[in-house]
Amino acid sequence: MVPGTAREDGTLAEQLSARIAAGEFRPGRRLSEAELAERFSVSRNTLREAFRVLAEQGLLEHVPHRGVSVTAPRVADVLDIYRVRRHLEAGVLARADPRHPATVQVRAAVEAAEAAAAAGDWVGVGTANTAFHAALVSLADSPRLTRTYRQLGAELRLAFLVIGDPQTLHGAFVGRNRSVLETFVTAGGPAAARELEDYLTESERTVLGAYARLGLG
Amino acid sequence: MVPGTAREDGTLAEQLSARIAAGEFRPGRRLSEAELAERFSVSRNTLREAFRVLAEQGLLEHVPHRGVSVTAPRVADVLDIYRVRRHLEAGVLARADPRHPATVQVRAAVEAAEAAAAAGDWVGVGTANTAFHAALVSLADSPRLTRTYRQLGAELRLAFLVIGDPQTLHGAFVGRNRSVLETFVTAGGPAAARELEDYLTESERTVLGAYARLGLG
DNA sequence: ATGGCCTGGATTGTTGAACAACGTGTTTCT
DNA sequence: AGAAACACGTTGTTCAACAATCCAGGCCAT
Repeated sequence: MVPGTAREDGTLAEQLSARIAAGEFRPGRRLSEAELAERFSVSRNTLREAFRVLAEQGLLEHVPHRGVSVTAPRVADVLDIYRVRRHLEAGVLARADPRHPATVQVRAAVEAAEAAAAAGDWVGVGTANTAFHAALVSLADSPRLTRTYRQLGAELRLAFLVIGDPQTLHGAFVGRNRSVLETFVTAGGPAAARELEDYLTESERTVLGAYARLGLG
Repeated sequence: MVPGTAREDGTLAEQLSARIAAGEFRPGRRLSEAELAERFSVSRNTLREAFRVLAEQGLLEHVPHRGVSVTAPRVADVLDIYRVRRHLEAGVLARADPRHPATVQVRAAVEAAEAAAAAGDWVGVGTANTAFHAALVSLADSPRLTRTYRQLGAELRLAFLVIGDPQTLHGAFVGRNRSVLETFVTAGGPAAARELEDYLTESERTVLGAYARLGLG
């Protein structure tokens, strides 16, 4: 074990990913190999391996001979992300059984979002929101769907970071999380799926509106 | 194509990926860094970057300090792959419009499969089959769904390579490709989607049967 | 000024060698 | 036989160097 690097655990790619999600590196920011290698106390080669991983996950954009930068989703990306979200989440939910074990995780995410909202922690609400949707997808018991959705959520989080203002982005959806959950357990998957599609369409509108307001249309 | 040191284009990761798909490196085979770096005339560091990319795509399995090997899908993976396939393909097809431009590519893939089958080129049938399903997904006009599906197809191809015997695997489905296409253009997406689900379930049975016969249950 | 061309500096791409860290198979000892 | 110690090979990581490429700024001609 090399001294000095024991402060944080997880792979280098995970550390980078966490810092990006935390907003330490904003979307669009270019990441210099030399600078980051210095900052993380790793060699350029090791850092480049982590870059390849995150680029493949869509968190970083890699342009040959021009370096990597944090992905800044465009409007077209937002549209595509929500298209896939509707497809995946609604499809999974429609076929899901409310008695599935993962339902407890859905409920936990709903309650975490409510608690964070009550405390005014809007970033926490965003995190819990992401967990809510991820939990919905996990109802399908498919490692690959879960994994795909996690990446999608990470990309969407980048769009949120482009916008800022987590209260407007997430605040309005805490109640809808709860509502979808209750519909699911009382009225079943298909009804919940229909409600979720409206939910997602409204969320999409919120994001697109903010993009337009920022002049990114 | 002449094997050997033929100058190929594309990134190193793409070259590796092509060779894996071609069966040059069989599933389960361990890939030594030193050996492959030598074979591709690149340095270990460069090769390792390509490894990270392909591992992230699911083509290679990376175990820390133990190296990478070509992914050999297990039964659980086959089940998951087909679950996602049904989810994605059927969902896309059900919502698709037969007049969509990508329909011509679906038709082209159907005809390519028929031509290859007539010529007894079963590997070619497999390739055309993969193209058929990829074309179906492209009806959704979603870059992310298309990309996800391409990776899924690559993983499935690994399962086919585990089995061998492309004739049994692909031969029976040439006619069903045609049938799904005709149903789609004459009866619409939902009807075609139902037919496709049966198709995929039968395909899954074929693969699982072969796995069982190989003692990989 | 404007546009194109050139050049210098900075960054990425790649290499080779070296060593540390770890896993594995073998040997040795009890 | 079983466990512990060892030796070996591989991966993980670093470093320094160089090649390839991009970019900004200056220069020149129009």
